[in-house]
Amino acid sequence: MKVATWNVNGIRARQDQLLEWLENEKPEVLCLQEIKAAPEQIPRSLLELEGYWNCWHGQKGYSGVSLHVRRDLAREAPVFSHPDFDFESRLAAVDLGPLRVLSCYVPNGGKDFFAKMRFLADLHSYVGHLLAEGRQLLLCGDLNVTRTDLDVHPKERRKSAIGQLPEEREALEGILGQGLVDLTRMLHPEAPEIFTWWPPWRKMRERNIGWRIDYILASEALAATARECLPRREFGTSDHGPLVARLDWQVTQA
DNA sequence: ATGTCACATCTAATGTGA
Repeated sequence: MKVATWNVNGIRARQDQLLEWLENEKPEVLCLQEIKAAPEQIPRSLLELEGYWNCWHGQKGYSGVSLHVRRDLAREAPVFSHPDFDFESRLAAVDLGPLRVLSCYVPNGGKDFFAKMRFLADLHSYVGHLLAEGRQLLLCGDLNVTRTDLDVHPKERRKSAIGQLPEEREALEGILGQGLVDLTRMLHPEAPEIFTWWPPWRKMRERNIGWRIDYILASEALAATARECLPRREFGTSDHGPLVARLDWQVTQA
């Protein structure tokens, strides 16, 4: 199973890139963040993306996520549910047998850091309940937090920067500690050059001076099947690169 | 302090968010 997540920074500006990318990558599961569009603004070619069950969960101009699952993984359109803490369209979920997949966009926190911490706390409980039920889980998306300094290029390290603060790092570690595995870090424990976001001005991406804030987190049984999880730095003009994982996991049809 | 984008709005130039 191939799983992909990408913060597109505006789906309408990324329409051609997304279609081109899907043509080559062909993921079974696709999660998008920052679509910045309400469902009625989604381009026709994407609204019912061919071969996928599609969930567009967004609003005008800001935030928003989507989740797409290849049709052969489920017999009918999955049911999407949005828990209470899903404010500003930041979470989409789908069940594939025992597996729940989440497309998640954690608040940046620059505007309202308390809202970010509250979202992380709510996500913590939500993940805890799912794992306690014995579900397998894939939490994909822009979590807007670097785990350690290794996830920030030395030139970008700043103690007081949002995304690098100890309290948000502790919150993310708390979520992981309940039984989720950061696939990129599991497969590349010491790698410094696996950033998923770069400051939007010139050459930072080319020079790979960035941060790792996009993740694919998997429950332990699922993570044990992971073979690859790396960003696609070369692709697209969003400030984030796509992140793609391959797992030896067969979805049992619901 | 700065830079770059996508998208919004009193459709033209400016504000917001990241």
